[in-house]
Amino acid sequence: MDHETSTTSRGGYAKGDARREAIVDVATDVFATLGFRAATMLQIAAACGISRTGLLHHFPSKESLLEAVLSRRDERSATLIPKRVGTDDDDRAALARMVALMRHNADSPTIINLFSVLSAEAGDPAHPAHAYFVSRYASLRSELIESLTRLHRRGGLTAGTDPTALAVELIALMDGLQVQWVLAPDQVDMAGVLRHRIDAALLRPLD
Amino acid sequence: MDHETSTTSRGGYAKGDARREAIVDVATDVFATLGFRAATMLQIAAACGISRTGLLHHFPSKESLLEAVLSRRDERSATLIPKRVGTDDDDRAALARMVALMRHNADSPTIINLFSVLSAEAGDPAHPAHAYFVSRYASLRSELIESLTRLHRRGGLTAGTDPTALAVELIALMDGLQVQWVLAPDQVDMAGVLRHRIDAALLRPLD
DNA sequence: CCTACCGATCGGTAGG
DNA sequence: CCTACCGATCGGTAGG
Repeated sequence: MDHETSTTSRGGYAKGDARREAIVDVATDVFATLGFRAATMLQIAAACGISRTGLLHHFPSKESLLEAVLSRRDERSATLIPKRVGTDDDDRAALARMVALMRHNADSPTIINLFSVLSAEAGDPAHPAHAYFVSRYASLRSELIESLTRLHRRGGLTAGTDPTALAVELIALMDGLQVQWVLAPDQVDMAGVLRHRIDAALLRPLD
Repeated sequence: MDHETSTTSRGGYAKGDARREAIVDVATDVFATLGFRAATMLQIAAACGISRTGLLHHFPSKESLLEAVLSRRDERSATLIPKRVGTDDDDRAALARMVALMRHNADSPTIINLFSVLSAEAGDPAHPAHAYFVSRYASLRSELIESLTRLHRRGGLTAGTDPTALAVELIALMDGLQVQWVLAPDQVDMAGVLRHRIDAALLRPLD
C-alpha cells in the first residue's frame, strides 16, 4: 500500500523494475498455487533464479510482495473494466464484460486460483489480505448494485428483481464457478452459466 | 481413509475415542482458519492441551488428521442429507434442505471457512485433499443433476431450464455466497439469495 | 500387551 | 544481489 514504486519504469531503473515485474509474476503463480501463508520466500526466489536474500532486496517482506501482487492485479483489471458508466447501454456492457472476464479467465487458471485461494484464506481477520478483500468485495457489490439499480429503473430487468440481491448473487456465482471449475474444468462452463443467469435477469438478452 | 477406528466408541476404548473426537473438533477449527498447509501440528496440539507428540500418538501424520476431519464432516452431512430419493416431493425436499443448510451454516462459520479454504487450496493437484474435493464435487453435481432432472421430467421446473447447468449454478452459488459472507456477514443473506434463486427455477415455490 | 502420553531430538527450513 | 547467520519452528520419530 505504501510502496511508492510502481510497475512503470522511471529513468535509470528500467532493469530493476523489470526484475520486480518478473518477481511479481512468479509470486502470483506461487501464491495462486499454495496460498499466501503456505508459500515460502525461498520457493519464490528459486523460481526467479535468485537467492532468498536477493528476493528480500527487492521486496523487504513477504507481505510487501503480496501487496505488489494484489495491486498489480488491480491495475490489470482496471484497464479491463473502465469506471465511467451512466447510460443504460453502459450498464448492460458492464454485465457483458463480466461474462467476457469469465471467458478470459478460463484461459488463465493462475488468476482464478489466485483469487479463489486468497479470498478464502483472507476470511480470517488475522490474514494480511483480510482488509483488502473486505473492501474489494464491498466495492464490487456497490458498483454492481449501482449498475443494476440504474438498469432496473429504466425497466431493463425482469419484474420482481431486487438489484441488491442480484448483485450479491452474481458475484457469488462467479466465485463459486471458479472454485468448481478448477476442480473439474471439463464439467463447468463458467462463462455459459454466468451468461445464462444474466440473460434470465435481463428483459432483453446480451448480444 | 484406511483408519479402522471410528467415532463410535467400542468396549474399553471410550476414553481414547473421546480424545480423538475432541482432537478432530479442534483440528477442524484450525484447518478452517488457516487452511491445511499453513496449519501446524503444534498449534493443534496446543489447542488440545496436549503435546505435539501426544497428538501424533492419536494421528500419525498431519494428513491422517485431515482425513479424519473430512470424514467426520461427511458423516455429519450424511445424517442431514439422506440418500433415498425418487419421488417429486423428495427432490423438492432436497432443494429445501440446501436452503436449510445455508441457514444452519450461517450459525457455524467454522464449517463455512473449512470448506471455503480447503476447496480453494485443494485446486492444486498436489494438495492432499485434491482427490477428495474432485470426487466430492462430482458427487454433489451428479446427485443434484439427478434430482433436478426428475423434477424437470415431471414438469416441476420453469420452461427452458437445463438441469445440468442449474446444478452447477446452485453449487457455485452456495460456495460463492459463503466466501462473500465470511468477509461481510451483514451484507450477505446466504439462505435468502439461494432460496430466491431456487424458487425462480421452480414452477411452485418452496413452502 | 494395551492406552496415553512425555521430553528430547532428528534433519531441514521458516521469515527476516 | 550473495554468504553468513539469528531465534523459532516444521513434521515426524527415538526410547521410556
